[in-house]
Amino acid sequence: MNEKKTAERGYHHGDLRDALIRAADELLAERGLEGFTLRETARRAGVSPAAPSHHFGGTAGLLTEVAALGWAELARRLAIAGDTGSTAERLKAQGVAYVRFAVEFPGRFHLMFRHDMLLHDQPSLDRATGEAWNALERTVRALRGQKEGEELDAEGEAMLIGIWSTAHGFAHLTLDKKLSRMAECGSDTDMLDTLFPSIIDTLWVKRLG
Amino acid sequence: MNEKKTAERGYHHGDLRDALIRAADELLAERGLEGFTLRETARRAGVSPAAPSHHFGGTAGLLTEVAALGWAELARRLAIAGDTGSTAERLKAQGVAYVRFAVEFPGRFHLMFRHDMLLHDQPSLDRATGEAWNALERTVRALRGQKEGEELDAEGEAMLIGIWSTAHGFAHLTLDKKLSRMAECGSDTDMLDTLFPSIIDTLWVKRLG
DNA sequence: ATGTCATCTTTACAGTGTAAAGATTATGCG
DNA sequence: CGCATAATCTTTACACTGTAAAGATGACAT
Repeated sequence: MNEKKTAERGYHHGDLRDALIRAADELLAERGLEGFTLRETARRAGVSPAAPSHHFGGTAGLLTEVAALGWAELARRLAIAGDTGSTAERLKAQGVAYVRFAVEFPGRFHLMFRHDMLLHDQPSLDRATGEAWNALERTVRALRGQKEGEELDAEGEAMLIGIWSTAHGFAHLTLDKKLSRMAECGSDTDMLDTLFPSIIDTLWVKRLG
Repeated sequence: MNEKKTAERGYHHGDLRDALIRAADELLAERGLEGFTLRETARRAGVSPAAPSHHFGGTAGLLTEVAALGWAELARRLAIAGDTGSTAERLKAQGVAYVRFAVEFPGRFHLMFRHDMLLHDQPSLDRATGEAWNALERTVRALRGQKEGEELDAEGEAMLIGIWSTAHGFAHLTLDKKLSRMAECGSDTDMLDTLFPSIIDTLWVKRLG
C-alpha cells in the first residue's frame, strides 16, 4: 500500500491520480454516495484536502472518473449476461445482471445516474456509458431479428427503453426499500432471484414465446 | 405574506410550521433536492437558522413532511388518471401521470424516494405512500378481474411491481437525461406524450387488449 | 399578576468544497 | 553537471452547511 505520510513520502506521491480514484470508489462502497466527501477521500490517500482538485479540478471531476469505471464494470457484466442462451433468456439475464449490479454497488450505481454530479464533457464517461447501452441494444436487435447495421425500428426502440426502464426502476425501488413493504420477499437477494425474474417473465418472456 | 422581520413580528410567528413546509417545497421546486438547505428555508420564512429544528427536530423531519405532501399529490393524480376509460387505458393513464408528476416536480419526486433523508416512523408519510400505492393496485386488480378483498395473486403482483418499476425507471432516466441521447425525441414533453405511451403500449396494452 | 412553557434567537462548533498562494521535487535543456 | 521551469502537493483562508446548548421573549392559564 502507498500510504506513507508526507514526511517520509515527500511531496510527490507517484500514483496519486489512480490512488484517489480507488479511495473514492472504496469510500463510495462503504458509506454510499451521500457519505462521500472529497476531504475524506484525500485523507484516505494520505494527502491534503486540496490535492485532489489539482488532478480532477474538483469533486465532480473525480466522481466522473469513478462513474466511468462503474459504467465499464456494468457493461462488462451485461456483455457476459448477453452471451449465452436464447434471445429471451439473454434479455432476462441482462435485466437480472443490471439489478444485481445496482444492489451490489449502490454507491456506484447512484453516482452513475447523478447528472448534476458528473462532468458530461468527459470522453471516458461517454464511452463507458455507450458500451453498456450497446450491450442491451444488441440483445433487443437479435430479438427483433434486425441486423447490426440498420437502424432500430420504433417498436424495437420502445422495447429497448422499456426493458431498461423496468430494470432501472426496479433497482431504484429496491435500493430505496420501497418494495420490501408489499412483496413478501424478505431479503434483497430474494427480490433478485425470484421476484424480478418473474416480472421479466410476465412482462416479456411469456409474450414473446 | 407572512414575511415580517423579527423586529416588527416579534418572537412568535403564528404559523411557522406550515410556512416552513411551504418554503421548503418552493425551494425544492426552484433549486432541486441538491440545492436545498435548511438555512435557506429558514431565511425564506424570515426566521433564524435554528428555528426549524424546534418544529421538526432537524432537516429530515421537515423534509419528511414535504415528502408526505408530495405523495399525497401523486396519489391524487393517480386516482384521477385511474378514474375513466377501459382498464388498459387507465393503466396507461396512470403510468403517464406518474412520469408527468416526476417531470413537473423533480425535487419532490427525488425526495420522496430518498430513504436516507426521511423519517420512516412518521405516520403522515406512511399513509400518503400507501394511498398512491393503492391507486395503482386498484387498476391492476381490475385488470385481473379480482375483487377488492382477496389477496392479489402472484402474477398480479408481478404486474403491479412491473408497471411501477417501468414508470419509475423511465421517470428517473428522463430526469437524469439518459434518454435524450438515444431517442430522437427532443423535449421532455415529447418523451411524455409520445415515447412513454408507446412503451406502455408495447409492453402492456397490445398484449392484453 | 404571575409563573410556566412553547417559541424563537444567539452563539458556538465541527464539518464541507475550493480558491489562492507558498513549498517542494521532478524533469528537460544548456 | 547545473539550473530554470513546470508539475505536484501543502497551507491558509473563506463562505458555507447542520445542529447542539443556552438565552430571550411572549402567550396563556391559573
